[in-house]
Amino acid sequence: MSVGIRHDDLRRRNRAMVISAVRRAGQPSRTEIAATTGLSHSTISAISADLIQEGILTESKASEPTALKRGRPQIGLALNPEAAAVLTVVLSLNFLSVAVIDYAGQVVAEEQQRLDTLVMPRDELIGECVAIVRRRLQDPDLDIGSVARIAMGIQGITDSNARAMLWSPITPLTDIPFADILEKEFGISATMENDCNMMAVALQWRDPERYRDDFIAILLSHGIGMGLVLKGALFTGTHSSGGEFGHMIHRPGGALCRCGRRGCVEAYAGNYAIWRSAMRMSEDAEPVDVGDADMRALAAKARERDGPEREAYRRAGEALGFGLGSLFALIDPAPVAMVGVSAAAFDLIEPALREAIAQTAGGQHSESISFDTEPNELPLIREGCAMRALTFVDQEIFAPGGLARAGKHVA
Amino acid sequence: MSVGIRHDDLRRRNRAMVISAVRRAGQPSRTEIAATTGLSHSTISAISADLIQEGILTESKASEPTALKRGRPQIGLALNPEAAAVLTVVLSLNFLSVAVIDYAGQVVAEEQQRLDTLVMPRDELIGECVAIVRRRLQDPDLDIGSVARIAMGIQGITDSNARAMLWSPITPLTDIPFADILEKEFGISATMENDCNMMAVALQWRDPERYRDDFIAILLSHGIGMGLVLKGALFTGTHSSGGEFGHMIHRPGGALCRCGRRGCVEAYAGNYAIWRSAMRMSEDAEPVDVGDADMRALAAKARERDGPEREAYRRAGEALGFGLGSLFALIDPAPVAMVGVSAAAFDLIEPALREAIAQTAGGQHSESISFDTEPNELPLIREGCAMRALTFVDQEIFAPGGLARAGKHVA
DNA sequence: AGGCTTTTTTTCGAGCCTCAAAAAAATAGT
DNA sequence: ACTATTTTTTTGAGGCTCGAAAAAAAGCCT
Repeated sequence: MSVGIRHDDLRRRNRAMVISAVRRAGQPSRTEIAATTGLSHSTISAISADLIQEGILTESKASEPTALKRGRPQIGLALNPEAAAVLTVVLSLNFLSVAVIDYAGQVVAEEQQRLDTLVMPRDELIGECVAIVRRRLQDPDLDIGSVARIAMGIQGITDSNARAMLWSPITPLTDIPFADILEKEFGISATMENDCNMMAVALQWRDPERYRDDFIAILLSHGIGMGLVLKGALFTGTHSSGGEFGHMIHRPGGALCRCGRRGCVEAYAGNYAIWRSAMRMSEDAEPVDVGDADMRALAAKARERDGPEREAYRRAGEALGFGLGSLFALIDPAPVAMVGVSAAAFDLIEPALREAIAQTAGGQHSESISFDTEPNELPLIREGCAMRALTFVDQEIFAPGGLARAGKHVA
Repeated sequence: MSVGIRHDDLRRRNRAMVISAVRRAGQPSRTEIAATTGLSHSTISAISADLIQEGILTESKASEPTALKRGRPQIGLALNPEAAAVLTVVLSLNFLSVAVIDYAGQVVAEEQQRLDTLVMPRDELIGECVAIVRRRLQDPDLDIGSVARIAMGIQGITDSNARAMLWSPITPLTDIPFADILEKEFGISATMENDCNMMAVALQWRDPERYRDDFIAILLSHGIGMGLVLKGALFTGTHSSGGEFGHMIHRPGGALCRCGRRGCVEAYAGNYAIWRSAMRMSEDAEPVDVGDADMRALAAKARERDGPEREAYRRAGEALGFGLGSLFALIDPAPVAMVGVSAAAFDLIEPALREAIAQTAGGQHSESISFDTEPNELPLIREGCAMRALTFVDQEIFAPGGLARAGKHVA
């Protein structure tokens, strides 16, 4: 059960708080930090002195634009880029991408690679992932010791502890404990995250005005995925990454889904479903993977004339609308970000989607629900992984709990 | 954003922790509390000395059954029943019920009343609620000053701050700020809670073994409601009480629901829906309220022979199953408690329900999902309200934050 | 230029809180 | 009656945060 607060936890938490305030605000002064955290100036001063002395933060007088103000000028505090580094690995359909990111969040190196995820045997898939990470870590420009965390993101279902991929549409393989594999291989703590959850994390950092406490990120691609932030925190299932919006039931016993079941939202709104419908194929037809270029061509044709293509997007909108309606019955309406190649065709989807939502419990405020679109999911996923890894370093390594507070008194 | 931890918060939180440990465990000794909270013996000793001196806890040597143990016998700590009292108000269809509960959780007085909620005008409904509370508060046996909190529970949608009823099936009225009304009338802080959420809270206290971190309470009655506990905490919507399982969409454009929309789960599984189907009425027929006795008779007939009655329950099970399937896609499967008059007919519902779930994403572990039934919802709702109010007193009144720590040094 | 004002940051003493260890209390066994 | 065992209380030390005051670092004004 929940445990009492130990006296030494106090400092730990407040350290984490200060780091987090700096990461969020860019270059806040001590006074700003005191204001946002509610702690006293003296506490902030003491903690930031520690953090600077430990090389985690740096003072940067860069706040020049405030030259017009009277009084002692504020000293901006910034994250020391060299304090640590993290590594992100994003595995998606036929594509593997790795990046090294410094503690301040800047990409310092990256590498990408095509590979046939759908047909690769287990050992080979794991081998390629390990190999690309190894290449990046052996880069002579990189101090390998500074890499404090690896965050891997994958399209598919992961477990709720962010250790393993349980199931993924990009490979027939299941239950690959990537986090354990990478940890064992490189001795660096690692996580395995769901791609859509990382998209949501990235949106929260990119545009905290709009995406703060409650919002939904939906991936419209080969499959339909969702990342959900409720009350400021990422929502996950009890055992898995959860939030499998694409596999909510739209029509019981309906169209065949890639997951093998029938009537899922994805079976109407996934790329393959739109394609299948546009080509007047049976709803029972085996799902096929459609390239992004083909999807863009399909959308163009749908815009051009009323026909089966337009009808396919209409049906997709309907499925998404009723799905969102059911979701909104549970969590109340929230802003939605549509991400992925079919988000670029959202103009074709939106009318039917709104019409469907209006028929559901969430529909009371149908007009007020706002949709954003972002056609490119990969940068978002990587950014989310990076922030995930960095905030872990902030909290678990630079504000460690209980023991391991060595080397603190001497410079 | 989240705020730093002040030094004085520490004591406050640990006080709350100790009280909570006592409420949960019954009569724990100081040593037991130290073990469960992770705090040191001396801290527990100091805090419990305070609490005893303030009259919140009492020492009770009642732990006789441990007579066989060596060493200094443990002194059990218990909640002082006279430390405070709370009042619960449960408003359901045509029924109003009030109870006074002492700080230890025992009911000390109660009163119930029939009333025609469906046709009462606004003033009258509010008036009756205020009047019954006033009668209880004026009871000469009750020290009115000790009543620290009123928790009201209602069937319907409440706002997420637990202040107002937004919409309810038991009355055509909407947006009644019951919490504010009661607070203003009696000067006692009050909340307005959703009935199913309170059922879930009650289950958590009644059977913490089974209902702890993740479970679902579903009310099968006139309407279909849900209380959801995820990761140990009650799940609510972003603006409303949320969790409107009954208004997830089962069949787009399907049967007419009491909420005015079509195809909701409730439009197939609510009492009126089962009745409508069993009577071979149209799916567009206006929902009617069916008495509990009629429903029990219907269930008996359905058990007796295969006919439209049995088919009606089958359809209800199907709707519930697909609804749960969609829910499980989002949160992963969890144990379910079925509550309410139709829970007594769960034997008729279960086969179709399981069959439906097996066709959904949650169905992978279809067999392992366990269902409990509890035909009587009212005691659960009251118990939930009581615990809600008591834990509020524990945390906000007996472990107050920041200021208001007067009258502490003198007995 | 020099003094004054304003704002930020640091320093210092006081007050709490928790912890660990020792002491005290209460009981069972010998 | 005495010892062993276990629980509870007491005590002293160390740490943390806070508020107030001092120090620092500018700009403003005469």
